[in-house]
Amino acid sequence: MEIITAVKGFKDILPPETDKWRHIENTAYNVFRTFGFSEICIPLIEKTELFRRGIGESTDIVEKEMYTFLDRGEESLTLRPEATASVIRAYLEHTLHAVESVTRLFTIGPMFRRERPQKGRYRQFYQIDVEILGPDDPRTDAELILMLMHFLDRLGLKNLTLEINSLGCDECRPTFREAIVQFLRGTEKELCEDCRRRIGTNPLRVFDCKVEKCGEIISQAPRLMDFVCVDCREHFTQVEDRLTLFAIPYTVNAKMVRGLDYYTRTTFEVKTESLGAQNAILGGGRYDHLVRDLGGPDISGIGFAIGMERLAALIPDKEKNPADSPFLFIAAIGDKAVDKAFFLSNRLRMRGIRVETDYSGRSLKSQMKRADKLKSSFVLIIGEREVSENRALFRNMHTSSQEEIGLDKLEETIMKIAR
RNA sequence: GUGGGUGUAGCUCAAAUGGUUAGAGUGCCGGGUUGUGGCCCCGGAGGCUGAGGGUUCAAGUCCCUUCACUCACCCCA
Repeated sequence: MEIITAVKGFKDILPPETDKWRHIENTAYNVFRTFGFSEICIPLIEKTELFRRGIGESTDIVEKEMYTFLDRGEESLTLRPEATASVIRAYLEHTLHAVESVTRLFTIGPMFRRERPQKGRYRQFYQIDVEILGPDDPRTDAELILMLMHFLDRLGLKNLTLEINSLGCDECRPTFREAIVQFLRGTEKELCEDCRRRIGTNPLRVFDCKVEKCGEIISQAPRLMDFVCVDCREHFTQVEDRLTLFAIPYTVNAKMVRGLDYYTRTTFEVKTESLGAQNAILGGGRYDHLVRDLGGPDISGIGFAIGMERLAALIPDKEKNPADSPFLFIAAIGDKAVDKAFFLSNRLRMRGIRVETDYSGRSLKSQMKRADKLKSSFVLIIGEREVSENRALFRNMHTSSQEEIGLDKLEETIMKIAR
């Protein structure tokens, strides 16, 4: 019979990879908590309408990448393609904005988008999502980015580049959008097919085009920064100043456009050279009116999402941590000895000692081989003779010396050594 | 959704122009020591060569179809 395989674009994460993920999550918890964030857990499924309104009707995500289905043929539900909309939904549903003026939340979990899988891109992928709701002070933007860079630093990541930009606000962005559309219409004939399409759908995307010719044309285009209003410019400068204060290296990427409709003013990405085409390991930005657009008060927010798979790919596989190896391996020969091993190993485990043993009754030699492979520090050898005389051989695997010890005092002896 | 690449042992890979029983390393299991690991030596298990069809005296190898994986485009974390 054929085995059933995982669905395309869905992956298993196996040990020891899971250890690395655990390490990333632990680091995130510690750093975020220090910065005053609390964890929130949100459902994997939401009403489709939430994402249509939150992410934007004309985005690729909503147009063609969502896992949407009718629940019992009645209500349209969707597997979340991102977390921000859900976090804000929960924020509003539980009126967290009335509890305190600043709400700092993070959540870690899988997202779902039905795209063609490739390196660093899967249909189920994990994100670390962080949001600050309430303040729109530029210090908040800077603080969030600061924390983020600190987090990446704590993970030991090198050769990352932080790019920031301002997308302007409701005041200045439409003017710019109009100017860019007008400019593109004038050069339409020379643009690539994709870019001609983008004029109608997402003109800012043209900045990202990889076609050389388009790049040339675009370099002549009006620049967003020239259209940004005084307030937005001031906000951006303030953010820059704070980053400089903490000596955070960054580059201003005026061509950076984010894929979701809700971003305003500050946006940012962190990129790497070592992941192929999917070079962004995280992206985020401010969203001044998303809360309002989802039916809440006009509260500003800012957040980012880190791609776990992409992040994990940058962290070297960990050397087998000696602390993960058993402290003791119990080698037992003969049924009575195996029973003794069963009892002792589980007793010691309950006292916090990491113990491995073998119930198979294999030769001492093969059990020793296994103990060696597991890098166990000590081996307790119990054979027929030892059982009848109520003793055992306690072998130090590093020094290859061994001594006899009585089984009665074994637990205490081990505990003493393990301490 | 559109292109390109790759499918042989658990893993990494071999098998010249089609030609006998598809090999190696590694891993796994066992032995070399009456009950003692690493190094070394020996042995064993493990493959419908992704699947289906075709050409041929003969197909892992050539052709077609299909599936999977993968990289890239699009887009994004």
